[in-house]
Amino acid sequence: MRADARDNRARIMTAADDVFGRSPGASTDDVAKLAGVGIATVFRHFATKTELLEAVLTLRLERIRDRALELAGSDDPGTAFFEFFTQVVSESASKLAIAEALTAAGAAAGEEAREAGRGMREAFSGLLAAAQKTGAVRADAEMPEVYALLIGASRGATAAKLDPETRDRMLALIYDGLKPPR
Amino acid sequence: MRADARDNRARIMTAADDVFGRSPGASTDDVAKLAGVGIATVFRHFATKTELLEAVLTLRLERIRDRALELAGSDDPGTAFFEFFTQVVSESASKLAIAEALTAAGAAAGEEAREAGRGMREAFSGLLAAAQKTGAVRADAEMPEVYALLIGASRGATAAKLDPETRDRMLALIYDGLKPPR
DNA sequence: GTATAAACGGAGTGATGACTTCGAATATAT
DNA sequence: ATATATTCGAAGTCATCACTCCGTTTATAC
Repeated sequence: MRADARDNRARIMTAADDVFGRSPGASTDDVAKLAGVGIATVFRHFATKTELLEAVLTLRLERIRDRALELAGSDDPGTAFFEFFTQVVSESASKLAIAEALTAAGAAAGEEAREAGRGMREAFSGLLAAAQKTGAVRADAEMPEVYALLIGASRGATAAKLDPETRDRMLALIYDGLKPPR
Repeated sequence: MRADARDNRARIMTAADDVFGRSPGASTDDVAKLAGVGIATVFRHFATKTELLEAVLTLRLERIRDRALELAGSDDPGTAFFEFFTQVVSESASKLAIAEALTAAGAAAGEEAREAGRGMREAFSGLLAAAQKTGAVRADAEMPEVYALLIGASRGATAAKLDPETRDRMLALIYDGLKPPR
């Protein structure tokens, strides 16, 4: 691959991340304009709009997974778990917009993005298990409902455009429910 | 207004509620077909697609508010509060699809729908206050974050397509956080 | 420096969907 | 029963957007 091509590919992904993160309904033209390339260049690198969206979403998911893996090394698993939870919720807005764009623009996520999602959930599951082992999180909470809480808090914060204080108060309520009964 | 016109208007609203509740991206044609009328009839009753969506959303919100007002008469405010919360979350899927369609199809909700939303929140706020007075819900939880939880749980349940058991387990966690600290 | 293969941009193309037009149909008042 | 005002539906119009074509430009191998 020629150097300029690789360069453009990277610029397109960055632009797409930005544009779709802001408004899921954005057109491919918008992405091309922000990236400073022609629209044909976008389609040369990503055969369909869906493919582009998937690439962007996959990257996001991998970044989150990496963050979880990083925190998994912590010697305070309780704090690590809650910190990760909080971080994912705070950064959810743009991520969700992209996922939404994907579902809107035809069918569910493809294999690549699904695999990335699996990896992310696995890493999160590890954080949860560790936090439960130290007693920071109640032992009878299982992954499906805890994950549902993570998704719910993220979507809720995004949808309601919560200011940070309200968001933190909401998270505090959730965390109280996640802690072991006293 | 002629009888057949009023009839058609009602059929169109029912059809729209159904169609948009299922898939936010649906076209006006789809609504017309399900309603069994021509597309022009739809546009005669609702000048724009947005207007139609608003009418449907408003109706939904009013129904929810009525449910809350009904429960406000209960002599067990704690149960009433949690029952309402659970019910809203269970029925969220289609409601959210409509709200989503509205934001997708241009701009935020209009005055009518906003007013309906206000009424709904007010009724919910009443349920919360009553439940707090009897000690069923912790007193230091305030409306904004509790409402955020309601939205979040709804969106989370919808987005993750939770099966009923997982949804109930998630709600149980949330309710534990909402109950007074023991 | 030049040849050439690869990448580029912008002007199409076709499909979709919101909205309009207008002649046909139908409810109600007389 | 008939007049007429109102409502109806099907076939348009127009804009938007994903995607393609092709002549031009540019990076790199020699």
